[in-house]
Amino acid sequence: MKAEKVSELTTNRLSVYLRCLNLLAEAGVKTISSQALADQFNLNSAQIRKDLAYFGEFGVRGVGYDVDELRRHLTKILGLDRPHRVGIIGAGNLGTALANYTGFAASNFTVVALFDNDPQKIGQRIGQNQIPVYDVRDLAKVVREKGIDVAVIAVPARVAQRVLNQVMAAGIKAVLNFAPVRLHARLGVKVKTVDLTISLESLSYFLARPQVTCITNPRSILPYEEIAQREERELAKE
Amino acid sequence: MKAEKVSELTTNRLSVYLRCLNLLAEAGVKTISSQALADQFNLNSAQIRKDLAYFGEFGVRGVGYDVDELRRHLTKILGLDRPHRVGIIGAGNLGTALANYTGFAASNFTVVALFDNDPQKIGQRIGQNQIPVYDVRDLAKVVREKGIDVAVIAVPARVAQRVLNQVMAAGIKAVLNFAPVRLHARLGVKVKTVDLTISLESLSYFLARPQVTCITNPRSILPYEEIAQREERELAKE
DNA sequence: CGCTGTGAATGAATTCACAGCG
DNA sequence: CGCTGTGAATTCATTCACAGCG
Repeated sequence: MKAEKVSELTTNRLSVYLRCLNLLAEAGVKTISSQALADQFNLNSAQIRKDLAYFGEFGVRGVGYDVDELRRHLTKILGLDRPHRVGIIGAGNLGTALANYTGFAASNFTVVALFDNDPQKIGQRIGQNQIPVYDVRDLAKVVREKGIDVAVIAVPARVAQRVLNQVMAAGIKAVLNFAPVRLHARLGVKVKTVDLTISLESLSYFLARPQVTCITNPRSILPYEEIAQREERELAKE
Repeated sequence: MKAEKVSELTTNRLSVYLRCLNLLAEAGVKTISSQALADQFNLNSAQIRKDLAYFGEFGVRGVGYDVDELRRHLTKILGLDRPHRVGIIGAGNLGTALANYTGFAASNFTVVALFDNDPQKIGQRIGQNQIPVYDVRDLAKVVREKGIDVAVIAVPARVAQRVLNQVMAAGIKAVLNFAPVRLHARLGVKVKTVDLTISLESLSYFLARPQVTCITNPRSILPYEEIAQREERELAKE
């Protein structure tokens, strides 16, 4: 496990592979080759092998990969074997929706606090998990007390950089940002931005083109009929 | 405007440029060079020029770009001059949060309908805009009646492909997907996935590294002190 | 002169193709 | 034999550097 200069594109794909392996494990598959994995999930087998090879030699020549073993390896590599505690800054629509979002748990993330500057909201508890809302001025203190190591920024774009500065001052090293701005982070702090504006405008651009058969991913086209049929069969099963 | 084989990375950046220009216009700036734009927003001037050049010659040599004119051009290129009507499938936490999300409006998107299969929810109206919730079985009909041209998928991963198939059958060509799955779309249908799981796991990976100074974007590091100072000045102003 | 627009050069990511192991 | 792991080839994206225009 040398982990020197692994591209983020590679690590993002590791998440995808892990997800696929989880589906396979659920389906009772014990062993899979990179080729079979690629076929089944529209990936590229050489890329799978290369991505995995950055972190070790997990396969058996002539056989493939042990599904459970590879799952364990990827879980470890992605750090999903250790729990993370999340604080969400901004208890508006998005912030509260994220506080209720159940998808965090599968990756071993727990939302433990919300922060806001609205006196109406501070002191309340939100959602079925009754997550408390704190004053954003107490950020550093609550971060320390609750052992928060990941921040989610769900505030308006105008104030996002200011909030990030506070978050960094509180010693947090990993941030998920939903505000549509380019934030400037200090070295050693990772900010991942989910920019809905760009996503939407990208769709708008596509719709504005007079059908130039704008192809994002060539692989996602050819086998459609086949996929549709597989889909039909699955539906029929239930 | 030849728009042949423009990469999605390029069109995504057009959104960023437009956002920057809007800030400049607000600040009363009339004209800007690619160099000044790059300096101010941590971009690359050659890339700005190249990206724009795919769509025309908007600049004046020796001067730069007219801010308002370039804004109009980008708005047109991105199709933001025409309104889009959005239907959200899945009236759970995420779906309702998105229905209330005000950020859509700036890009000329309006949410006009929610869809669900829960009888409890069907027939209700949600949020301050009182957006109605329809039976997902009436998708095609409502899409036709309301002129919906963009779908948002906010349902569990398990059923996302099935929902996409229905969405495609209803004739929708642009889809924003929040379910953490790789969806298979027919040719001519654009699916943009916002995968929170991958984003989170990417943060987890970063935290798991024993500080190898994992650098995503080298530009975002060097000028931090300078940026922090600028930030201080702005805060002082208010 | 100062800028844009753009070929040419570099760099990064993906895919090919095969040696070599189980 | 069938697979992995990996150099080599290719494709794609970014950056450089400058001719040429206003």
